Amino acid sequence: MSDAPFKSEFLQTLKARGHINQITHSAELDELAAGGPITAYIGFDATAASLHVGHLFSIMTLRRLQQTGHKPIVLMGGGTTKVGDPTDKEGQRPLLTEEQIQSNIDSIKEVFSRFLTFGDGPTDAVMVNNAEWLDRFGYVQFLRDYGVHFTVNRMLAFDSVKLRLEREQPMTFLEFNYMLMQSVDFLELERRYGCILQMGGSDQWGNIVNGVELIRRVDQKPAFGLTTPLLSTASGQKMGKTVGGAVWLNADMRSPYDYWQFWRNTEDADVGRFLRLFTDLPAEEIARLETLQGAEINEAKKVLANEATTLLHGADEAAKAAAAAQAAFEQGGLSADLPTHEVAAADLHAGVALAALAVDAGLAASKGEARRLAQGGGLRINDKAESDGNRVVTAADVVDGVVKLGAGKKKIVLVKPV
RNA sequence: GGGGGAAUGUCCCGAGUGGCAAAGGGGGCGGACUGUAAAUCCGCUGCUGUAAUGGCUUCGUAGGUUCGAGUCCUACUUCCCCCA
Repeated sequence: MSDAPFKSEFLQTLKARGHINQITHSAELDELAAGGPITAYIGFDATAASLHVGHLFSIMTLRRLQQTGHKPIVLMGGGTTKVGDPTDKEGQRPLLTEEQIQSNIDSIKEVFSRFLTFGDGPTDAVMVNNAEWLDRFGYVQFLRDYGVHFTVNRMLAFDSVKLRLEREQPMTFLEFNYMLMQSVDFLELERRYGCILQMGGSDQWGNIVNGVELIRRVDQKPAFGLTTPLLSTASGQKMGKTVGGAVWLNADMRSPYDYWQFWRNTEDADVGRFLRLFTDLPAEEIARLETLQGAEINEAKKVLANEATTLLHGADEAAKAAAAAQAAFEQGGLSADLPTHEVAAADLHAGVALAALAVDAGLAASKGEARRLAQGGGLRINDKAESDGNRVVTAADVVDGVVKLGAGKKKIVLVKPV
């Protein structure tokens, strides 16, 4: 990659916003992108019912692509998921059934329409499932058509394979084939849609390069790869790993309120970078926010939370989440938009043990944990710390129609008798 | 085909002599300090129950020896290494 400034708006934008790690044949790609719309894709495997914040980086990259006048393809890995990407994993993952994969794909789809415009126009996004072609290959046909273009010597040299071997962790033949399948995907998309660029995380470099080479070799056509940097927080944590595990994008798996909180809790050192990556705010505005110091940087975090939540869940949800947060954290008050947990009014009249209620409301995984939490001073009823997990919560604790339960400083649930 | 080794708290790594839910670390959670930040310090980290002694379930799977098994024996499963 040369240091010369890019000509195409697409690459300029990606570079300025911090999306680029490596590019193959960057000058040539730049030339093409400057000359007119190009088509590019990113693949998403359907290993879970929702994508998470880690995927957001890729989604935003496609968004920038479309914003700068090009055509994005979202490739759903209906076929590849059946095999499992060995990249950077320590061991083989359990294989998913076809039904699981399909149901995952169905539930993932929705999210993309928030970030991309789909349709039939020249720069409208399209979604394709690689099961369409991968499922159809016969074994021998696949080997003859594509197997000839890959040498094992070369495959063994790729990091994804090499690491496994070095760590003495087994890699099945099944997984070993993943790389070929991904390469064939690229070739197929090139033939069907004239797709010339595959993008992905830096861990996908090996897989991507293979596809690039396959196209150049088999079809003698230009093809390119671009990877995004590995995303981690300033303190070295993997991005998107928090309290309950992954930060899911689907609203039913992580509420807009929690999503807003996730961004609000960004580390100071990450705010500028995340604003560039995960919002559409103009560079000048971000530069201004970045100059904020000390406690003022919280304002920048709110902007980040608002923008990011608006992109995913819409402005209304973002505003509600912001209002709820303001009420809870800045005014110590209540807001109907805080997470709410309903209990039967009769139960509350009879009295419920605090520990049990906390578990019920999702603040602790077990009564023992809730009790320990209380003992450590982390459980609050109506903002008053309660160290006894066996303390009985009754109707007398209801204030303004709810009992406000808090675990730690950041988790609040309104328990509402119904 | 032969020989040797490994599997531990279901988040990960990892110690473990026949006799305490099992050292330690990471991670996570909570507290203090702050700004809903980072760093630091302190506490917690199988389930259940208690004022407390407890009860139950955990060391690859299934059996066995034993008053008692993560630890010993047998078979099985998976993986690694060496020889062929």
